[in-house]
Amino acid sequence: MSRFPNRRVSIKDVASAAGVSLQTVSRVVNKSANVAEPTRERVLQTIHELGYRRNEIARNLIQGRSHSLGVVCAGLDYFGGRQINGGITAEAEIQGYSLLLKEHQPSDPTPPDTFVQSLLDRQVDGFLWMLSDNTADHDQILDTLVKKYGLPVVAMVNPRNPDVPHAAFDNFSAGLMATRHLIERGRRRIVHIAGLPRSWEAQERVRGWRVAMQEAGLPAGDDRLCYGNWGPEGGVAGLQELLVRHPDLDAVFAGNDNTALGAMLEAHRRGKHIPQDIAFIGVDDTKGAGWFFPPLTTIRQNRVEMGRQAVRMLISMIEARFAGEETVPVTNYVHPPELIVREST
Amino acid sequence: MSRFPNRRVSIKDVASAAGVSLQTVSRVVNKSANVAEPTRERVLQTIHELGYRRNEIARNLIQGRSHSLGVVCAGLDYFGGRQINGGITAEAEIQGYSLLLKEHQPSDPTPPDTFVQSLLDRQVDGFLWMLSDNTADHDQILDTLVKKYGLPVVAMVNPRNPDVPHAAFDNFSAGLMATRHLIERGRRRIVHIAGLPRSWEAQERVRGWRVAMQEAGLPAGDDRLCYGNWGPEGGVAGLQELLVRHPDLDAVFAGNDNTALGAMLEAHRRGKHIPQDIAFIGVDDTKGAGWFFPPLTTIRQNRVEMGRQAVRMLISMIEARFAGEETVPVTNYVHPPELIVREST
DNA sequence: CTGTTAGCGCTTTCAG
DNA sequence: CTGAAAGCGCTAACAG
Repeated sequence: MSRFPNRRVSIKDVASAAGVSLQTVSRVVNKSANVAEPTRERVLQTIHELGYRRNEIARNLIQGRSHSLGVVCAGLDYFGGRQINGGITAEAEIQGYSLLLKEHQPSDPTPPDTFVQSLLDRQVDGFLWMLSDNTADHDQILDTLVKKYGLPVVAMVNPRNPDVPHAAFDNFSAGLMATRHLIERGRRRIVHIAGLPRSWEAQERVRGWRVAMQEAGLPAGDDRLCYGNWGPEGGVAGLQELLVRHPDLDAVFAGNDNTALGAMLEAHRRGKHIPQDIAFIGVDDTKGAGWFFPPLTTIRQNRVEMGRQAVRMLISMIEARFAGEETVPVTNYVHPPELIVREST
Repeated sequence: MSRFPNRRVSIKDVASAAGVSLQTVSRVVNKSANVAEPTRERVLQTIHELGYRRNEIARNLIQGRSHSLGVVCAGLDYFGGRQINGGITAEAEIQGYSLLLKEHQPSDPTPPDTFVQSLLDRQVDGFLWMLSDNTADHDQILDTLVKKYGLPVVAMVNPRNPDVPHAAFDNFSAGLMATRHLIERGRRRIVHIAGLPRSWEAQERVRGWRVAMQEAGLPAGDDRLCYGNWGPEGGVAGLQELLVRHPDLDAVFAGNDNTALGAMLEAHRRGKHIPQDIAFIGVDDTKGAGWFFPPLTTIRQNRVEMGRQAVRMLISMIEARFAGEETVPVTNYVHPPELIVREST
């Protein structure tokens, strides 16, 4: 077998078969003007016959760009987590960009910089950053990417670095909306089981809860707050702890749907009726939440739309860069929360 | 701004800075033998100072291979679905391969061949095939890939094409195991709410259920079987229908955990006690299943391990190909089911 | 042990 | 409108 088992028909093959120069074929392929119609036809015919397709690698080399995006994400296996979604793949496809995927698992000691470098070696034109901000070196790596290399980056997480545009969820409003809903439903002793304490998203939701409680004149001290891990385990442990402190609590705002799932299980085990004894609300509207027992009221986070927006922002930055424009400030996209009322409240 | 905003330090820069030829730098970078130690040191030093990194695109071009894998998957958003996972990303990373991701959404009319071609244009060395077999042209595309192009492909789905090695779950044994567990628990009137009727995986699980029932001398006719859509909706509808046909059913084998989730919700709504009145078992062990109400007994499918195996198989095929070996038959990997007993049975 | 030459497949520039 | 030449960054083959 040849050393190049994957060799395909090249532009040269087409050129000689059609009796024209490489240049002409290139022009036809790239839909450049200056080609006589008969020539164009003939070349197109040859291309079709030979099944020619442009080698993107070769094109990348000479153009100094790859039409591909580096995606750095965390925890693909993480249930309901921050991950690559249909919005991202679909939008990239529409715009003619490919996706190079790297995953940084939370347990992985490899610094994320390794992934970034490896992506850079493959000449990605920009980065879609989906690592959560509590990863080691997070801020510094983003800084290097943006300041030193001047590369386009769009984050779908903590926009702590003001130089990095982001497409993110309005976590604060989500917390506000969830808590207000519980209050409107007549609940007064509302506790909050938050996500990971070091997470910006968790903190914002906590803040929303606090503000909503305060504006209603309800207590929202640290004794009514508990941190978990975004998983059901955290919900179980959180409700246990909060019931010790406040046996009379009448509603739980869970940091996300998974936390709510665990908390509801714990409530069932204690013979509490949902929502009569305790109401529950989550955040995310993960697939499945509508079939929890009881179906969970939640704040929907449309991650597909967010992904779509992020890709659009990133590509517009890339195109501007290659067009030689100065760095244009890109406006952030903040995704609004949406209340989905079901039977748990 | 230059036409090449992403230009980096090249091998040429290193060569002139270190006062050696391109070749010597290349040899150092590729850890080739024939380099004098002092020279090597000096080059390494220069590389470090200049922050040189090899341009993989250029390397790909001349080597005719890209050290990247094309991943064609279905429904990233699909809850608990067949998707790219930590096993895949981690194993590819370890072996020094990149992942180029394409998603074919079920609703997308674009033929999957488009994705395949686009991946080929980017010179992927092989394919990880995660499209379900009911996609249009599925078999034909795989055939072309393998027979015509002779490209390495590993499937994580329906191994209907014997030329395509696969890393798949033992769906039949899963059905057998689930049903036997229910029988051992003393259940006799066991119904099955399966997945999509056209899916091979669903059919295999159905077959497992049938065999287990028959070997126990229990009835397993079509009247005790119902097809869904792998989602909770299917579980709700399925249980409703089966309860009409068999009001005395005492156990449900759900095609997957999501189906079980929906079916359990419907059971709760009818005031049935789980597992006293009806026992439930699922397949998958999705994150969350352990916190359903009640926690779901299920057959675990370790997709991370399956992903890892698939990547290993694929890379070994690729390496063999580039080493000039004849196509070596790769042994399939069949992942064993694992029973996880919880409170729903 | 080291350097030179050629060329992967393509696009860009410049001549005709 | 078309072609020739140069070269993106790298590695393979061959000299020395």
